[in-house]
Formats: sequence, C-alpha cells, structure tokens
Amino acid sequence: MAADRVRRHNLSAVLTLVHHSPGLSRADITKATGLNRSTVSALVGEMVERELVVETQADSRNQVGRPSPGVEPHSAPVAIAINPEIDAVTIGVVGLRGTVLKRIRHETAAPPTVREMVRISAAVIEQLRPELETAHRTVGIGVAVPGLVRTSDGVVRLAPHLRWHDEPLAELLTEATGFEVSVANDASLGILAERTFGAGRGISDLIYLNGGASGIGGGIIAGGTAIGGAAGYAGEFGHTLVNSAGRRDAVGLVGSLEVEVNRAALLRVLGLASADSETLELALLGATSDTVVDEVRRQLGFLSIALCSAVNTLNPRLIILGGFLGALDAAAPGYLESLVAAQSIGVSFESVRITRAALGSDLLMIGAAELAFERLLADPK
Amino acid sequence: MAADRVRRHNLSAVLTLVHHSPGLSRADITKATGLNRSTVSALVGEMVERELVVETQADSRNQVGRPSPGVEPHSAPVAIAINPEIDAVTIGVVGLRGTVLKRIRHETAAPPTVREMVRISAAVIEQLRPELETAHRTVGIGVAVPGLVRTSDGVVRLAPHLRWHDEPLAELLTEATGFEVSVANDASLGILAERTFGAGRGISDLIYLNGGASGIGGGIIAGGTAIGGAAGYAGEFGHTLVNSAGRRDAVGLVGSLEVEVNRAALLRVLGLASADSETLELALLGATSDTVVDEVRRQLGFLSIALCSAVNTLNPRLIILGGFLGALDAAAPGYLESLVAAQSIGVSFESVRITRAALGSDLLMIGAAELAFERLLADPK
DNA sequence: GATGATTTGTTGCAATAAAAAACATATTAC
DNA sequence: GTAATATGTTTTTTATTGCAACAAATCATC
Repeated sequence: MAADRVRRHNLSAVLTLVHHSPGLSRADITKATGLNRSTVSALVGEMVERELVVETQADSRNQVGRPSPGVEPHSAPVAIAINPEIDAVTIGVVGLRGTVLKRIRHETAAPPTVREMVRISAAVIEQLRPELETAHRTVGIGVAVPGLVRTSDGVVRLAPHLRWHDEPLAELLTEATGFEVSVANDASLGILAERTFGAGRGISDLIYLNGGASGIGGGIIAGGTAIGGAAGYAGEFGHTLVNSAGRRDAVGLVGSLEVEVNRAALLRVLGLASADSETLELALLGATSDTVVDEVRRQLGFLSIALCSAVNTLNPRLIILGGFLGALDAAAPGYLESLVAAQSIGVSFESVRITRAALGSDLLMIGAAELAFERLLADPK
Repeated sequence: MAADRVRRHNLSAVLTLVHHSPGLSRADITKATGLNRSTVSALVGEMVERELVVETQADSRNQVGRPSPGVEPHSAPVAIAINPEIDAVTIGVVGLRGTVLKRIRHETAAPPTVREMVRISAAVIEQLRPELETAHRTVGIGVAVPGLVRTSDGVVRLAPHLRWHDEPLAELLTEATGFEVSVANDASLGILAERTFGAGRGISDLIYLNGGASGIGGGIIAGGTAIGGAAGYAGEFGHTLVNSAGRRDAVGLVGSLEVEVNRAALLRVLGLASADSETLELALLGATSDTVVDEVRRQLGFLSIALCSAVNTLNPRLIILGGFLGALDAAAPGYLESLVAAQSIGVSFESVRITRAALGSDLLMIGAAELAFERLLADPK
C-alpha cells in the first residue's frame, strides 16, 4: 500500500536531514520537513529502534519551553570507501555524517590492475570484518575511480593513469566481498562530499574542479542534485578548449584546459621533481621569481576561460577548486576572480563565488561512502 | 493530512503523463505509474470532474479483454504564451498536450519597451477574455524573453536586443492582466518544448542550442529536469570560447561562439540582405560556391568546439539544434557530427546524437505555455 | 453464435499512516 | 512559586491507498 511509500519517503527525508546536519532537535526537524510533531516523533522513534539514529541530551539553549532532544546519526551504519590510485589503494570505513572511522592505505609498486585492487580490498575488508560485523552494520561499498565510469553498472570505461579499460569493477568487487558496490568518478564524488560536508554545504548550484597529478576532473551539482549525464561521464571540465593555439593533450584535443593548466608545469618552474600538495602549495606561496609568478598567472588566465564557459552555461552560485587548483588560486589571491568577473556575462557572474575545497585528504573517502549511503538514505527500511 | 500530499502527487503524475502522452488508456496509466487500478480510476474520475481530462471511446486494438478507455487532456485548461521580439509581440493561447489554439502576432515599428509589451499583451488578452472565460479556464501566463531572466521573480535582467534592463516584467504583467505570470529565457523554454513534444521526447539528458538573429542561446535538461542555475541564467552557450584569436563580441568576450558562428556572416556570403529561416535554409542548401561552402564548414568547425565542451561537461544523450544552426548542419550533413566525434572523449561521444529541432514556429508558444502549465501539473487541485 | 478466456473497470473493505487535538512536561520569565 | 511558552506524547479522526471480489466487454474457439 502507498502509505508504505510515504513512510519510506518521510524516513528518508528525516534520515538525510540528520545525516547532513547532525544535532538538529526534533523541533528543528519538524520545521524543516513540514511534518507534524507527532509524525516526527514516530519517525525518529522508528529509526532509534532500527539503530539509525540516537537521541542526545537536550542542549540547553536558554530558550523558553520544553527542551527538544537532539537527533544524531547512530554509529552503527557504516560504508566502505575505496579509492584506487596510481601508487596505492586506500580503503576506509566511514560512518554517517561523514565521519572517517578508519583509513588504510595499501601502497603498490605499480598502478594496480583491477584484479589486484579487488584482491587488496577484499583482503583488507576480510581483516576488518569482525569489527564491521559486531560494532557496525555495513551498508555497502563505494569506489572513487580516477576515470570515466559507467555508473549504471559500475564498469570503468577508461582510467588512463591506472591503465584500466572496460573493467567490470562493481561485479568483481561484489563477487569478492559480498557487499553491494557502487562506482563513480572521483571528482563527481569529491563534489558530493564538498556539497554535503564541505565548502558547498546547503548550496544547490555549484561546480567543482579538481586538479590532480594527471589532469583536471570535476563535478556538477545543479538544482541540488548531482549531474551525472546520460552515462555518468559528466564533469570532464579538463577537456574544455581554452587556447586554440595550444598543444595537443593525451586525448588528441588541442589547447584543452588540462594542457595549459597542470601540475607538472608548476613543478617545473619551481624546480621540484615531485611534491605532495602541501609542499607544492608552500613552494608556490613562497615563490617570488618572475618565472613562477608568470606561470601562475598564465595558468590562472587559462583556468578563468574554462570557468567562464562553465559559469555562462551553468550559472552556479559557487565554484570549488580542489587539488593544485586551490593552491594556484591561493598563490595569487583575487586574481582569478577578477579575470572571471571580466569575462563572464555580468549578471551571471554577480552571484558566483570562488572558493577552495574544505575537506582535505578525507574528501574521497567521504564522497565514496556517500555514494554507498545513498541507498540507505533513499530507503531507510 | 499527508494523504493529501500523496493525492496531489499522484494526480500530478497522472496529469503530467496524460499531458505528455495523450491517448494512453487507463490500463497504460496503471502500468506507467505503478498505482493500483482502483486508484487510477479514482484519480482519473476526479480529474474528469475537475475538467482536466476527458475519457475517449475505447480504441479497439484487437486485443483480448475489456477495452480500456483512452484518457486525454480536457480542452478547457489553457495557458497564455507571450513572446516579445525585436519587431513584434506574439501572444498565443495554448491548451494541454501542446496544442496552440490561437496565435496573434502584433507587429511593432521598433523594439517594444516593456510597458508597450505589457500594454499590447493586456489589450489582446482583454479581447480574448470572453472566449477565455467561457470555453476555457486560464491557468496563467508564460513569457519567453530573448535575454537573461531572473526566474525567481520574473525580472528581465538584460535583453540587449529589446534594450531591456532590469525590468520587473512579471509584476507589471500580473498587475495589468490579473493572471499569474512566469518568465524565462526563450531558449530554456525552447528546450522544454522540444523535450516534451519535439525531438527530445522521453530523453532525460539533452542540450539545445538555438541560433537566432542576434546570438546563440540554449538550454539544458539533465536527469529529466531543466537546469536553470542559481538565478535562471544557465544555458548561455553563445559565450563559450571557441577561438582564442577571434574578435570581441558585444559583451567584450574574445572568440566566443556567437562571434564565429552567426547568421549575419551566412547572409553575407550568400549575398542576402535579410531572410527568414526558410529562405536562409534553401539558399544554404542550394549554394555551391566555394565561399559559401567554406563559410559553412568554418562555422560548423567552431560550433563543434563548443559542442565538444558541452558534451564533455554534460554528457548528454542528445543535442538539438534550433534556428539557423539546424540549417547550418543540414547544409553539410554528417560533417558536424564527425567533427564532434573526433574531438570528444570517445566514450562520452558514443552515446550522443545530434538532431534538428522538430517543433517549428510554435516552439516558443508551447514552451512558454509549458512554463505556465507547470503550476497546474505540479498541483492539479 | 454460444461459451470460455482474458483483460480491465467498479465497488466494498481493511490497513496504514499522518494530522489534529488534548494532555503532559520541562524550561524561562517575572 | 506561578504564568507563559515550547515541545514531547497519546488518542482520535480522517484520507487514501491496495486488495479482493465481482461485473463488463472484448477475442478465440468450436
């Protein structure tokens, strides 16, 4: 019967609210959902019984009236997050509200093959299993892959840096672990995490561009929902044309954003062989030589062109820069914003802000977990 | 009580279905919505009473079993569509299922001011009022404006060709007519119409680019819903960079799509002073001179660059070309598609098709009406 | 052309859950 | 200490859905 569907919908709404904004009082939930006091009471009650949420002591807010207890996510439900990279496979256990409970980085000598990744993941999960089964309830696995992923069936169509091509990742991982598996592009999951727990909290139209070692990926949230596109490949801002006179990139495109704006060129002018994010950023902030300043400005110039196209087509309220793009912007404060302002349609620009990613190294763990939690949040029963 | 909300939702689902696909039988509706036979019966019954739908004779489909009557939109509910242009104001009366019942084009000597447009519209509506009040029930007014519109309050921020700037159109029109008014960008409404009744029927990820006399606008549908952006300005593909060495456009952008791909340049190589869409297309199709062929290919080349950026960022299943862009593509069949294929990320391109707009001159009437109908469809009570 | 099979509309009934109302409780304000 | 206020709790009411049994209208078959 349909009352059932209504219930599910309401449970989903309340659990999602608690997940996104833990600590809201029952009274707050009543206001936010528009449901009746008694209904919220019943919904929260049911979820307490199901070990999805817990009620905390009423916080005394110095306010007239009976205190309303806070509602927070229960610690039991967890998701497993996996992120294969060029030199490691990171596996995490993440609770609701985006709490990373555990993170295990398994380094590999060479880029892992899919089968290696699955083997490593299964082994780590096997090791964690006692804990997962006693203290927690695992809702599934989310995988963040640096490449193009067909989200419908979790097939990695192309992940050049891992040298993966049409790999049925979800299927293999389900087989090896028994858990439900969802797979998506890493940048799409990055924006999911930033939207829910980071710089994009509560904003419903935003874009995210992430600068990685090997290229620029991104994600789009429009009207409050993640835009995946027809197959899940949306968000590849790295291939936007920014310079008709530029060089060809790996895919054969001329003057794409990735060709003009990249980490390698920054490392070159800084005279560094390799560097992690922090070192690169410190080097950029400390640099005074003209070549470095010029290169930073050159890259920001090209970045601004891609951002303008995105602003004009998507009219976001917020642009989040992750990876080395955040460092690049920080190295010349205000410069990028002024360029974008100068080149966008005035009215489209007036409402947009540019900011850095707020979630640090946990970003992909949280994003991948969010993907796995989506099922639970959509249907808490 | 919430059952009320459920009812509303179900009524909305059924009415939307009937609006999009008139003539479905009640049995079809049952299958499409997943609701129970008896529920659909009650819902349709209520909407028949409210004069929202009518039941037609069962079509004999040579099928075993009791025939199921067809359900079609009632002719009573209508929306008023208004489209101000540089040389005219067009006002239409449009029924559900996208039927344009009446279209009145009121020509103006000069681009109408907002107040003129409101005056003309109010006068025409006054004239139509007897008919609207007896035979029909008017749900509201939708306006398609060639410019940037803040959809939240119906303020036209900027419509350069009409020379409008920050005009409170919705407010003025409501005051003058008494109807509820919604305003949006013309291209955004074009895609709405094409998605619902034209080339994009049933497709949930598509983009639309419209080539007009004065520029290129567009719209985006992602995940089945129209992407408006933070303020409603999304879809301005015309300002995408396609040529770093290009000229400046009216807004001051260098080498934007609008600068390189435009109607005026086509008319110039064709030796035409002015032309309507049909004349332009015939001239293009009939032309054999190298200058024309070269110009067509040049423009298609730049168009392909903008399309690639859009494909890579939005991963649509369909690209619809309207206005002179459709004619341009028709003048060199297959050329544009091959260019886009060559420059996009392979997997992103494989699922995309390029096609022409299917709705002709009624496009904006239907789109604007669709905007006005949205309220009714969302809540048929 | 009558009978059965099949599909679908119709009607009555049971189950569900949400909202409203009445009541209870815990806090602040005075 | 009492009133005011806000919020949790319990009970009652109500709306709507889904199910089941039945009715109706068609096709297929002999």
